[in-house]
Amino acid sequence: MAKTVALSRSPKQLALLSDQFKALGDPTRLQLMLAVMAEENAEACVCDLTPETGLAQSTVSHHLKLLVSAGLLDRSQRGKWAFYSLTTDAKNLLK
Amino acid sequence: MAKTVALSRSPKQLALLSDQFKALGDPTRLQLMLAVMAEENAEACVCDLTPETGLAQSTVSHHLKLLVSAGLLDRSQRGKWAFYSLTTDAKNLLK
DNA sequence: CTCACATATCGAAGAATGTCAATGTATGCT
DNA sequence: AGCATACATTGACATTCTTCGATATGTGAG
Repeated sequence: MAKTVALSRSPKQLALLSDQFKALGDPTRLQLMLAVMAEENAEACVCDLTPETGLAQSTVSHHLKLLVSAGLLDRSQRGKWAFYSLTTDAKNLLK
Repeated sequence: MAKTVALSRSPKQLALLSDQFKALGDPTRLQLMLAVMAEENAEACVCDLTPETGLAQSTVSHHLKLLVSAGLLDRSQRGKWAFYSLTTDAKNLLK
């Protein structure tokens, strides 16, 4: 059930959905999501993602943080590296 | 086939997809989309949509134009009224 | 033709966003 | 301890976006 994500709209869910769309609405961030999706283990670190975008590392970090707070990426630190992976919300929106 | 809208990414399709997400990323526009979706005949005119948002008519008109150019709404004029309805792209993204 | 109504366009003001360089923080190696 | 690496945070700047009021365009009625 609940095929329509959009029609079951509590005020808060609507705001969350809107934020998720907004997060995906920037070309750089969409590119980041696709890059993560394309990784072998479905996760990527900043050092892999930064060259792919051609932007400054701080910019990439900023976008990743935004994607996490939108509920589209999970972050897990292992050693010096931070690995980002798609949430189930993200998988639903991008399939 | 072609389950993943996102992974089949020509440079232009990526930009289009990004634009569509951006269009849905504004709370007002998402509200407009849902309002159209909720209409009896799956279409609505500006006069119906404007009160729903509480915003100025010119603002609603502006957002609707943006949604059309993002490929999310179709516009058809009948008499004095302009009716907006969801495109197939929109139905896919909001299901 | 004139008038009223529905919608679109324009111009402006304020807010939000994307980007960078510089700096801060944490982790692991030697 | 000291240093290099990986990432995050801050502050600043330019650009884009949302919104409005005012005005323009188009359509049908009388």
